[in-house]
Amino acid sequence: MVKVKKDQSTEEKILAAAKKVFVRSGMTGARMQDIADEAGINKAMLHYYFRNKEKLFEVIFREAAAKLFPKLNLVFESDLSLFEKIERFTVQYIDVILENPYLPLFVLNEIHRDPEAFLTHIWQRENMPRPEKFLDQIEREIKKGNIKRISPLQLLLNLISLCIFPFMARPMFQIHLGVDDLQFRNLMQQRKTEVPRFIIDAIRK
Amino acid sequence: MVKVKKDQSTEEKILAAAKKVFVRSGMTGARMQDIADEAGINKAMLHYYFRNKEKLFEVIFREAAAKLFPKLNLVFESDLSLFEKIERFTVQYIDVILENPYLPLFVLNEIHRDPEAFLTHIWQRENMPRPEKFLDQIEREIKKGNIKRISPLQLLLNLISLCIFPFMARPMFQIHLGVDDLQFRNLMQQRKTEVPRFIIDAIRK
DNA sequence: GTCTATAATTTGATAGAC
DNA sequence: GTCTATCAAATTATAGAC
Repeated sequence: MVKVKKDQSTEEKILAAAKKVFVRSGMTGARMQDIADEAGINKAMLHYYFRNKEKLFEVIFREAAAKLFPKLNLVFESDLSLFEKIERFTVQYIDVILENPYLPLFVLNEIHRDPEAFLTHIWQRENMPRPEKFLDQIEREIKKGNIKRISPLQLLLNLISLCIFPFMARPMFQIHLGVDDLQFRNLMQQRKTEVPRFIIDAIRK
Repeated sequence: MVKVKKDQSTEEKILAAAKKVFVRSGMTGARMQDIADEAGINKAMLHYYFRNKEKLFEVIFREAAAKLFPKLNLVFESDLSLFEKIERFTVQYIDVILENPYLPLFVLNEIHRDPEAFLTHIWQRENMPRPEKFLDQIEREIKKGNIKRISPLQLLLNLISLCIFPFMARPMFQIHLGVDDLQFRNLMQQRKTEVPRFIIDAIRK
């Protein structure tokens, strides 16, 4: 399947094709030939522009990992109230993933496959989640008696789980519950308000 | 790395080794040589017992997918109260996954990589989750006024997300929060009571 | 059933013409 | 920069002795 936008440079065509193929098939499952076909160019060009498969993969993976986290720190480290942070986090995260629904599974899978590579030359300090301020804020709200006692870490886990997991399990839902693409999107849109409500109901006194 | 239990038959040794290697590296990343090494036998034996890589993979994947779902229907279709079902589901699910922490990522990833194979010759009717009764029960409890209004499907999504996702994101938590293996296990043990409490607090009127 | 040796195939990578 | 043709390495699969 070849879809080429004529105004794209060759390098851009390669990157777009590589992203598509790597995200679908993973580093080990992706074939250089598939990427070349998808980009509508020759296989040799991939090596001309990116030297080898690993280098090309690193570019794609770094970009993917960066996209999965970046805006979150803006929310985590802002001066919003706890409830407002929960709401904004949910909306922003679900919106990001709606545009890249297969990114979470791809990224988590590649981290699992090769955690060393992730640590040594993929991960950037700036992108690392820094949830400390958020965790402290939860602790303070508990001490002030504004919300129920709960382990801040568990609450953070809950928040992230509720936002991301449905996207990773998408194929299963579509199979078992007969949910089509449009219905799935609607479900996720609905979650942007459902999840914060659910969490706040759970912790409010 | 070769660990061999002497009382295992060759076939059992192969299956145990294949499970380990496939779950770690995925279908495309796993090498027949790795599996042979892990089993402490010769590569040719793999083909003698299972003909080819694909057949061997299917056996492993089928078993893995079955393990990820089976007991759930016992809970879903039982006559317990809604709150009891939520509690039992959580405990049983987390216990199963604690013994096979990498199964969810493996299974969801392989389904995503090749959904056709999953549908055509992996999936068994008996293992399919049948959440209808559970969804109906939620609907009834809402109508009776026992719990808050919530989309039954969203509630089911929440329940499953809260149980499974932390295992899939495990490498990230370990990296970012400096959580070691023991601490992670303790967190998940804690979740067996935290998650039902969280959910029930969220939906109770 | 189990092994060694080897064939067959796939696939990443390069050489060299244009 | 781009292509065709080809190589080299990795990996699945089989043949055949024991």
